[in-house]
Amino acid sequence: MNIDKIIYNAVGKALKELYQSEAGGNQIQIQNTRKDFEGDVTIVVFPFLRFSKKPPEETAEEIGRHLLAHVKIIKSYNVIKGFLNLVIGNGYWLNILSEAYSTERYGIAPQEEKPELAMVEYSSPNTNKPLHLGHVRNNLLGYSISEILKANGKKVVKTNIVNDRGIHICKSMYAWQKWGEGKTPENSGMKGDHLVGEFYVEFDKHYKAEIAGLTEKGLTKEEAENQAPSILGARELLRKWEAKDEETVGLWKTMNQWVYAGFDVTYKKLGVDFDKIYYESDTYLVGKDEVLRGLEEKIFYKKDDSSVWADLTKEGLDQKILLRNDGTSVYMTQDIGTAKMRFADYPIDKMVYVVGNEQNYHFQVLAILLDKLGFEWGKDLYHFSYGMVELPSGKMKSREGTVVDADDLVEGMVKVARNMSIELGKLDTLSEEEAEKTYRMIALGALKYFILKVDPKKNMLFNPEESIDFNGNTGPFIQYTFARIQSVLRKADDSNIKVKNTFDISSFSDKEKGILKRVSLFPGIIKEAGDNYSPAVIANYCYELVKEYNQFYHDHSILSEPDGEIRNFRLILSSTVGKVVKTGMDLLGIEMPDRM
RNA sequence: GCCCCGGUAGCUCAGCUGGAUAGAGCAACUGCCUUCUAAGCAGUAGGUCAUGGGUUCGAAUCCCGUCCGGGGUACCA
Repeated sequence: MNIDKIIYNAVGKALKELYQSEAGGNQIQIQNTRKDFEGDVTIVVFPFLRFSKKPPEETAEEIGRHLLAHVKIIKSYNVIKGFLNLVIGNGYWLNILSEAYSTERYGIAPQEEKPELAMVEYSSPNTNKPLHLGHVRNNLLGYSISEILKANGKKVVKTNIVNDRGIHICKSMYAWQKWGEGKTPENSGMKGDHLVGEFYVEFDKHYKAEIAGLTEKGLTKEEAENQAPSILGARELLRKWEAKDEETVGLWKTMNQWVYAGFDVTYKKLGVDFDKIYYESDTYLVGKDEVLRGLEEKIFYKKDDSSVWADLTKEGLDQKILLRNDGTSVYMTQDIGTAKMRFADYPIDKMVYVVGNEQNYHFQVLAILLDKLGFEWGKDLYHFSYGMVELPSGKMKSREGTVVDADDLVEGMVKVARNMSIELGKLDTLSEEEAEKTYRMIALGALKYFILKVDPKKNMLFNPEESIDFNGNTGPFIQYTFARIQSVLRKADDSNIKVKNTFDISSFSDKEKGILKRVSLFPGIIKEAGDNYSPAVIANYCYELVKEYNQFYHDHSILSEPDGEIRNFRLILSSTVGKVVKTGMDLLGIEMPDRM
């Protein structure tokens, strides 16, 4: 049983017997003892004063005496002001250690008997340009949250909704037809998503020039924007597409395939994947049908210009458009359709949308609309809302060319990792292929950790110039410590040091105990991360554990200790820490190299 | 205007279901490579937790006001 729970129950019993009072809920506060005081677990006694009607010190003293007499694992206690510090006996910690040591993936809950099915939507790209830094944060969070939910016993379906239709892709198509000169990924050697993205930029360039020309001729800005030949061409393509014109649909398919091939490479690089992919070209008509049904059932209403609306004033919100006056869908319509299809495909208990916080309002509305339409899961959808990634120059803007491309970013990181490793001469003994694999692990470790350690809901700043640190609270530091642990275990193995599963030492240091305490709390951390949908909880926890481990073992030789028991104890502790850290990093999608 | 989120060291971030002296890393400075690996370790310096009030034995943490920053706000996705 968890130490907090044992103490909690014991304190409750003590209060009952000493003061005949029922304390419950959060009146009993258990916390880890601060490093500077003696003890492992601390009870805050201030809340009990109203029961004891005695000064804090005296109350703490009485409870301490009672606990010492009744709870076996408590070795001693001390009182400082209103804080009762308990010292837990070594036996308890040794149990924790051997339990953790013998567990395969430490801290991972087995899947529940009847697991809840959670569907996690993330990534959700447009098909007119490559993935950028913002998508990277989205992808890493989505993947990690899925893994954390699994670790908490849920069944998870990872899904991606691809926004493959609309004016944006038509712009790229128009530019390709007009100025593409038959370029393809094959004959240009370019990644498909980058190629299509280039035509999107090309379109914008011409479009802007045309607007400038037209305004010079005396048109207003708005007139110019609506009369420029480029935009008319793109709109024409959209109309043709909706009318299922063969040639247009053919080009649309071809260019989207290029993009998908490019995305696949990026996803693979990032180590993320999906169980089921939805396309908006399939779902938007379903959404339209649902809205029309809602209209028939008088849930929605039609305005004079024949656009369809939902009135949410009763919910304290505004009115929301669902179909334009020409009958075409808006974003919301598509999301309704997508939701309907998903719930038809899977028995979903919990739907999680990993989407930026700029869309908080959208999801608030979506939940209400789905509820109104009679989907019972509607109001339970969870919008996992994360903050934006900002650059030193401010927000990323694709038009201003301040976007950090995902592929460039990863390759840049690999280059830094390679240069640094070669400079340090770290991986000289490895084959080129193995070394290259390790550079990639380190680069991705740095990038992923850098992004995931930040509280997801907060905006974060990313400075591509300074790139990312490999020192301090970083992925590589954790990977490095893991690699050292592997090294210790290899050496122990080579020198035939036998690691026994049973051991007994009379005492160990506060530092060792501190490491054990952290290890013992790890399953709770995974749970907390799941409840809060926050990989950052795990990241920062693992850093603290690794730092503590590193500080302690740096100055101690494990392999040349004269005393076999101590040696084995430390080996087992090392191995356990390695296991815990590896588990934590798995949940973040970070690979752990054996050497670096 | 209205709604939501944020403000902690020079910089990037932890800590926030109220608890003891607010923590890391980077940057600066000082030491440490014959032990598993210096991508490291030990140390110095750096704080009015935006600000004013309130709640209480106790507030970075909860409540209210103010200031600053970001986002959203009826036919972009």
